Amino acid sequence: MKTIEIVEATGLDRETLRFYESKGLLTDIKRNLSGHRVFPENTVSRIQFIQMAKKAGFTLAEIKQLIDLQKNKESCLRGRDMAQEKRMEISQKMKALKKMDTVLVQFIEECEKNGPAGLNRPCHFTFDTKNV
Amino acid sequence: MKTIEIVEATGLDRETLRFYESKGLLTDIKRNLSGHRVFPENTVSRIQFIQMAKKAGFTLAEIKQLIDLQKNKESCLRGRDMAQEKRMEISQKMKALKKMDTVLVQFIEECEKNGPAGLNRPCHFTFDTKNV
DNA sequence: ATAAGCCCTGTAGTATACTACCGGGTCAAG
DNA sequence: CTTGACCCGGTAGTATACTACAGGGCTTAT
Repeated sequence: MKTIEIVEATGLDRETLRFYESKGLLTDIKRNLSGHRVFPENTVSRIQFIQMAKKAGFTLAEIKQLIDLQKNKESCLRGRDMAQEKRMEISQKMKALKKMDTVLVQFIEECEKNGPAGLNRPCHFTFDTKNV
Repeated sequence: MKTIEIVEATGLDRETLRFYESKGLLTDIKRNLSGHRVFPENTVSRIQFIQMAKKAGFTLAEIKQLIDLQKNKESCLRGRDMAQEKRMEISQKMKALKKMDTVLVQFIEECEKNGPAGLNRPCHFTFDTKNV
């Protein structure tokens, strides 16, 4: 696949694509006779994985660690252990998200306490951990 | 409260505390006669809120927006709308985390497929969105 | 064959979130 | 009254993740 095809399929910027290549997140990129990039077929789903992992709060370095697992450089044992660590991180992030949601729900309840008219008045709410 | 008390109670670095002050995340900080900072009592729980929100993937600018809601500058209406937007972002982040977890579970299953002996062999797994 | 549109490498700039250092002032125990 | 721990403001440096050129090369339709 050519650069423009990847760009159109993923919405990623051309420069970002090059940046990801330089960081080792996109692999097995060949060149045609004029030096233009030729991407393997799995590039689109690879990029979708990267975008998902980023949304989940993982850094590019962490994502690269996962991608590198498939390159036969690490044993399955170490890979599994890393995956288990990542799963624990995920459950920590989930907890933080749930707490944040609780605070926001309380804030919204406080806002709507006095009915529709109360919404035009200033907020009286403190964002701190007492509301978790 | 003095700087060192906040540092000891939260685990935050002294420089980071100053940085958060400069970004407007910590408010109502007074000074004693010698110019040393005197923090209000709610500072510790404020910082805990910031740490939680950061873990949940929010930027300092976004956290400041939430904190500013309580300063009577915004109406409750706009505050509530912003809180509802944040809640939607949270559910998006949750979805991404769940997808990531699914991929990791499949990876671990693949690793353990051949029993304990299989763990010493290289991984054969592709991190992409086909595994969601 | 020429112009538009795509591609190349390399370097530099931006935003976020710290982190470190400097030269000096303050405070509290011995 | 000194010494070590703490504090001040200001500036500069780091890491992450892009984003934007500059200066040139290829490609394809007219």
